[in-house]
Amino acid sequence: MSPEPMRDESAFLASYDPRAYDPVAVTVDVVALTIRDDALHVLLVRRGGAPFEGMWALPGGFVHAGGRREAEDLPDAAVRELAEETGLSAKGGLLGRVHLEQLGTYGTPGRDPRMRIISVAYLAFAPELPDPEAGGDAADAAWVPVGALGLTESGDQRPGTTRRLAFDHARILTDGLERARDKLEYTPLATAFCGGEFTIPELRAVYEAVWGEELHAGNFHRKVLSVPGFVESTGATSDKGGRRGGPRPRLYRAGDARLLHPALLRPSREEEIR
Amino acid sequence: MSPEPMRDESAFLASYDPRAYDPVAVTVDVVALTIRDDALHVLLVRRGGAPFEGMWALPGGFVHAGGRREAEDLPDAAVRELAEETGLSAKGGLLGRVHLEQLGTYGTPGRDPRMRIISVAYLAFAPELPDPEAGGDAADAAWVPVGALGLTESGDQRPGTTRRLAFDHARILTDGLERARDKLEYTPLATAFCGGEFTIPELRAVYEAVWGEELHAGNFHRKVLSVPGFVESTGATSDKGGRRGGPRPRLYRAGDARLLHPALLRPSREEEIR
DNA sequence: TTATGTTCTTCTCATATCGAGATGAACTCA
DNA sequence: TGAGTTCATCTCGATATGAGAAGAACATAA
Repeated sequence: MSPEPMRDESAFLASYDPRAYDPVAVTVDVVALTIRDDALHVLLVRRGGAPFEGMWALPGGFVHAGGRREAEDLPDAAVRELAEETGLSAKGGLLGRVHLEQLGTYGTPGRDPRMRIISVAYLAFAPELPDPEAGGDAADAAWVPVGALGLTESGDQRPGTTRRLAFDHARILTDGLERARDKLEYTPLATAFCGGEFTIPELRAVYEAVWGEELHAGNFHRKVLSVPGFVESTGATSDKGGRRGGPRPRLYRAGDARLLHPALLRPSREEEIR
Repeated sequence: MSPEPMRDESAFLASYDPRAYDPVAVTVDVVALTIRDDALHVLLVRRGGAPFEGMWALPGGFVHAGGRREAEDLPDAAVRELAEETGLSAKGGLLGRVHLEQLGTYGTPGRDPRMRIISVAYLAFAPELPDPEAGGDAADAAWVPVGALGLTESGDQRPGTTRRLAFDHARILTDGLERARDKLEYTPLATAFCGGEFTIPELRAVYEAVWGEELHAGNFHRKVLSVPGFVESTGATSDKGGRRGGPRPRLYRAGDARLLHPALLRPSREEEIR
């Protein structure tokens, strides 16, 4: 096909006999985040086999590439692994309302001791879900508070942290958390952490959990209502007041905006600028 | 290793005999952008072989995964392909000042008619570079104005466009352009399109080319100088005035900011919000 | 029941930022 | 030399933000 067929041997071989080319496998890993007890949690599974047996890892696995089974798209593989390893979809379409987006691809040689593995990471925002049930390769599965993982800015875990993460999953999770913090600023994705109806204080709790800092309640309230399409009123009022008193807050649902304009900038951003 | 070894056959096999698993290949594709004649250009190569022979494509190729040759990291593969197919690095480290970041991964079954191929796309911002020279698999290579490709918002090319793009490269390019437009808002990456020293009007030309709309010169000037760390003055002045008159503008270089605060929001964003 | 403290929601006010326009000086080109 | 263009700065009204205050509604404990 090419005028000089042997000029680029690798491409030539790959075109005709894929098995003769460098062996490589593709996996998906999912950073699934939710809010529990006003704290940000990530879904982790405990590995039942080598390598890194007994350590915790992001749910994930090999993509069905199309050899002996049907070829599946990358997002489908992410949802399937989430379901298989945690049993979260069997319980009546619980994964239907989760927001899923691609986070990035990690392929540094040596990141998996078995072979060259390219992992496509996905980021999921979920409202509060029940506890997962281990399945597939997982010996255990649980929602874990991200604060208990001792993550540093450089993508490592602080020494002494009990729950160690396998592979480069500390880096992937760190990148996912940074993405989540950014997206809350200029998209209405915080509503993906809430149910169908929510109150402004609940929405504020999401921002405070993800950003890890308290917000000015009055200004937050004004801001959310002033951004067009962020939330729309249901007209109803919550049937209970706050957990420690206060009037019954009003109920809202997600609006039709895809971008927040103007954005909801987080206060302590000065340090990250340089 | 696992208590019931045959429970997940795919993972089991992949651990021990990669060749027995679904055949899949990993490639990198690069969306390299630059400004020429006040217009945004993308680096394209014309395919010398099947499939899509004669059509234009993003520079890219297979990742050296580590079989018979040394395993390479994904960003290294992107730089290598950029060099091989366009000859841009041979000319004295021309690619040294290029900003490179991962754009996304494209792996929908059927996107390559030969086999299952997962492509990791990279986005590159480059100052004005010389014309490329075709090499490797490429029959030709050129900087092409993105306006001449007839891209639609949905990632297709308008009927009647002469330069057709191979594979799903129209979608990848569309995603790259959207990322570039976004990044110009809140990062100082526009300076990556300029040389070491530049003037405020030159920087404004970059924004106008990428965003495709004219900006208010006075407000842009005030804004750039008011954002801490965006640019720093060299003290010098350009030796020539504007192309059509006007005083000699002052010279600046990129500052040390990694984020623009406050951001430089583009004017016509209202339409994209919903 | 009453008292106390918490929370929701809406204000106010000073400050910061933004869009649009105007101005004068410096420069190119005819 | 004159006309037109551009750089750089300024003004002004409109809009957004941060910090604080206040009243009403509610939970909890005495």
